[in-house]
Amino acid sequence: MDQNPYSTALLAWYQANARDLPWRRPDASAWSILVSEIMLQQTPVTRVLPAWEAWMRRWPTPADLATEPSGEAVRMWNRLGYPRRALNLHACARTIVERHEGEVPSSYQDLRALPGVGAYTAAAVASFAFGGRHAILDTNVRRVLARAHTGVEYPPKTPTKAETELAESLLPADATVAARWGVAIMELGALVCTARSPACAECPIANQCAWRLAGKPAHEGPPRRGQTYAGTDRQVRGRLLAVLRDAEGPVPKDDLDTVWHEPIQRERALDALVADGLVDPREDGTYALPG
DNA sequence: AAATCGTGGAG
DNA sequence: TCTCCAAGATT
Repeated sequence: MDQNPYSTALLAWYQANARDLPWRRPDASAWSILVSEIMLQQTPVTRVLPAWEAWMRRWPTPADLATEPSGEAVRMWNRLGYPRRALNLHACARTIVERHEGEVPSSYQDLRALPGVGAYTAAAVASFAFGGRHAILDTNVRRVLARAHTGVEYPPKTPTKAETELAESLLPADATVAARWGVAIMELGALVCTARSPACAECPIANQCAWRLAGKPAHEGPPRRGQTYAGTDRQVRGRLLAVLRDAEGPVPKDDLDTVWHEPIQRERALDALVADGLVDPREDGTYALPG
């Protein structure tokens, strides 16, 4: 039997309301699921969809990507954001070819060892692609658990041990059911129990939600710091990389200098990109995406 | 363990 | 306009 009281209602809700996302289809490969999970890190589904389609069309298997220079992955990544994820995916492909015979590993430990694959992504791939029994703890699930079980509007800034233990305690005993339960509660957070305006009227577990039963008390404590973006190194890095992405080949430094007026910050951002392996400084003083 | 790392859409 | 935030990971 299930360890939690709303499993049946949640699974029924999912069956009726789940989005038809391509990486959820029965014929989706483990590689395509891994690609989707990396792309979805901090990035909305609507923006991932076209990028995922294009990526999978070009590199249907890890081996297809592994033969490319990493810069091609960065270029293909386009404006998805956090371009180091493109590098991670490229490194994943090569590792999978070299150490796993070209097949995405199925165990949590092997997945967790891949670059850019943390606790959430390893659990997600192990569960969604291979039917493993793992607690899924992404931002959606954390929000649902915070409300339904803890009775607060938002979870802590960073995942805690308590959250992991709660998620694991709720996991259905059967692996197949657990895997379905994981996507279901995630989908609930994405579609109903949203951050801004939760649709409690449509929620299948509203009658058991501690936060709603408590009268939906507002978030306590300091407002969670808004990440001002304008003027940061991140913005400069973004502009620099955009020039290299949109260029056919190597770019003269003068072209990079036009993207930001402040030379100190500009150089710092460029150096950081080089250190991260996202930009290749060439002998002749030009810059390019890495080979 | 707090800071860093992009981008764009919604309210 | 401006703030928030979107399937996190890494150092």
